[in-house]
Amino acid sequence: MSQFVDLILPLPLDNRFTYVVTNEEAEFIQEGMRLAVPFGKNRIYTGIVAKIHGTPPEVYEAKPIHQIIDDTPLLTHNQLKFWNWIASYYLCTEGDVMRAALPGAFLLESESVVKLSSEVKIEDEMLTDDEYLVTEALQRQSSMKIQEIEQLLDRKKVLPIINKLVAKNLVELNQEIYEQFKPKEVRYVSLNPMYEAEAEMHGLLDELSKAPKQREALLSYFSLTAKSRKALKLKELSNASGVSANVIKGLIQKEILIEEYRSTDRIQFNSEISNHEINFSSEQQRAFTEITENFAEDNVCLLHGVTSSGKTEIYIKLIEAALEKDKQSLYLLPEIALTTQLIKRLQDYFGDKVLVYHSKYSVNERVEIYKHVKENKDKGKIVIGARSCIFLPFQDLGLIVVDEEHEATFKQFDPAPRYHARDAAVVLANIFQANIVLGSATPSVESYFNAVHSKYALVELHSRFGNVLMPEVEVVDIKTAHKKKKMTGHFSERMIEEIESSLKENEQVILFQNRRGFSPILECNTCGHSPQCPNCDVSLTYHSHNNQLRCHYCGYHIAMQHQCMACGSNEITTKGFGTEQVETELKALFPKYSIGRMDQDTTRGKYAYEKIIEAFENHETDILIGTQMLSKGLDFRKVSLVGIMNADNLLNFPDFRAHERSFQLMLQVAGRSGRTKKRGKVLIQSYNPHHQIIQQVSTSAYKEMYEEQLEDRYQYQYPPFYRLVRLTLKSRDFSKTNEAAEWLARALENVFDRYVLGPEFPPVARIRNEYYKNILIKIPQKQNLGKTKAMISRILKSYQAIGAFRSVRVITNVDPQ
DNA sequence: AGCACGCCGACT
DNA sequence: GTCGGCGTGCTC
Repeated sequence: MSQFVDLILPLPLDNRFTYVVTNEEAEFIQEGMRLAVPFGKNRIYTGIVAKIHGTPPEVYEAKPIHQIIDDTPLLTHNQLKFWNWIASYYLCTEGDVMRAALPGAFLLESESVVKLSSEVKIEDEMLTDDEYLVTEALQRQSSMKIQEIEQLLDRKKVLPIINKLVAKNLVELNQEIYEQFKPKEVRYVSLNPMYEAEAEMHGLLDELSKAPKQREALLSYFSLTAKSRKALKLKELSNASGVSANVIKGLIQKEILIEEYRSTDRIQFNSEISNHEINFSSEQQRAFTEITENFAEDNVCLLHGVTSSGKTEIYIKLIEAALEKDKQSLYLLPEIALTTQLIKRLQDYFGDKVLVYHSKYSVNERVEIYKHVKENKDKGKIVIGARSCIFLPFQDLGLIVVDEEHEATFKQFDPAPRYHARDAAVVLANIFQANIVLGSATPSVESYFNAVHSKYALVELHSRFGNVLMPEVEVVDIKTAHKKKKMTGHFSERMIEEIESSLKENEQVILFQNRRGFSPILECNTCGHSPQCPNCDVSLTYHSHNNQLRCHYCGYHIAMQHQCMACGSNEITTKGFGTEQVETELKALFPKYSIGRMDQDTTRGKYAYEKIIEAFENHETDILIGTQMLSKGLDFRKVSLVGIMNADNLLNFPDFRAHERSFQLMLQVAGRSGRTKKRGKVLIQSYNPHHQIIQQVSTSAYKEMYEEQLEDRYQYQYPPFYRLVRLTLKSRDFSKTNEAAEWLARALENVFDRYVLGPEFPPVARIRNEYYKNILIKIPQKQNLGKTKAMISRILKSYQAIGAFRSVRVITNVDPQ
């Protein structure tokens, strides 16, 4: 009797795939292990064992596996459960989840490799030119990848040629699998034990009198190892002695020193703990107690605390409590790059128990963190990172903190799985029976709704830490200011006054300008034409630093034009303004002060963020101009003024969440002002100073905003009253996209009737020469979610069965942002 | 997704 | 003729 395994493969395919294993293999294999299996004609993939059973498949012959990769399961049972939930809730395949969840290095894939056959001699005259080139190249480099041969021959389809060579028995075609993870090795040196005795040592030094450098190195070695008597890192020795690695190599060759390689941990911090005692204010203490009480009843907690009310201290204490029970903690953040201050704080408090995990780390670093968490090591008891952290192999998770819970970046947009890390974290906590707290100064309408309706517990912090006052908010009407000619460029008179007075007091200023969509575009004054991207339905935007016109979607760029491309007129102006413009104008207004800018263009390098932030922290810059990046987690002491250059472009976004977002963003930005004793000031420039959202920002009226937005959501049938599923169709063929979208919408309407909206073109209907169309499905609360999704899947399946629409891809987005 | 297979237009 | 484009079907 053979056994069978059902595998999840990292592909967007609905099914699991069944393979046969021998009884011995079956005994060894466990759920959650990786197997390498042949798939398709000649390809090998990594699959995850989801099930082991004895039922042979009915309609096909199962293939045997290629090899077992793991000794112990890579995935826990809880992870597989979690994957399954994500796949079914977000309407994607388990394979999609697998790709997102595992660090790339865990997914071995095969590559075809071509080698010369060992026995046969090559008779040139039998070969075509291409065949000759391949065999000749193989005599030089023994093996080649398919891609290399494509390059060599400068052809796209190379396989027929190789197949002919294989048929002639001249070459072999093999599949090679690469294990991508390599432990990092460090060279150590130690003294040959032969010389350890005192007398030998002196003899040795005498011997080396003719090689002063080597002698020097050896003396350094003795002094460095005098205490520890351990092997020394080669690098350490060379640094300390000031001698080059070559000199040490000489000592190794003389067998005076012995070298060895040791694999080390890539992730190393100093484990210094500078345990700054946390002293709660009475309000923090109350909130902490409330949370703990709610945790005891297994409630999800929403912590609503105004900016700088001291939420972080509460999180730290909660983590500490989890740590005391020896449980793992997960601290989720919207964007890791912006939170060096927070990470440093946690590391100061918990030392090397804290590990940071995010996509900017190399595959190897990620594998190491994955292993630490899986083995429930002390190092990594606390993991801090962005959304993908929810996929780490926790063993005994006790606490999840979702900081800045309202942030849209928690939702994965592309590729599938399009999950919301906050919502998925709630499910994850449930799987582990762990506690979870969602925190924000401006909770999302959805979460607050859940709290108000007792699905979550609500805990509030009303005052800022140290009783710092909320900043004073002033709204400047730039419409009137324009009429009265009281504007200098984009700066109102009031804004200039306030900046001036802050700078005079030797305080700092932050200016906020929303980015995308309002980057400057070129426009012809004569005919109104503005240069468009040839591949996308957008205008090109102007970037002054390289004097280019650029497309934000596909990266297409051309040199700046000085004549209209349509009518040839020389009268061209730039419309709209971005951070760059603000900077230019500001430099003209305040030439004596130093100005920093933080946006996509200036934060490209690896440490670019840190440099800009550090310069501002050290007061090397007086004014910092930036985009949304500025709204998060940064704590600057000497900022007394925050200016929002134009509130309207936030508010006018065509999205049902635009108002909520504007409120959150403006309040977060405002929170950067006056974090110490002195009361800060916020200046908002707007064409609509009486807009309700701006009014609500100026009085920090969160609840009022919530009530009003909720009313709108009810009126227009949006979350939290209705759930949304958005289907996006795309293809290179415009009319096919339309036809397919029509068909799909009709099929959905048959079942969901008036709850299907569209198909509609999105604001940008063509990107990279692909046409887009959206269909929105609204799901009322009373309608069964599982059944609805099953029905959507069924309709999508019948859609995919239609040959004519096969070239139109459908992207499914559950709970779109 | 990746890959083969088959059909079709465009070139050496 | 053959190369490369693309539509179609299939993968345990």
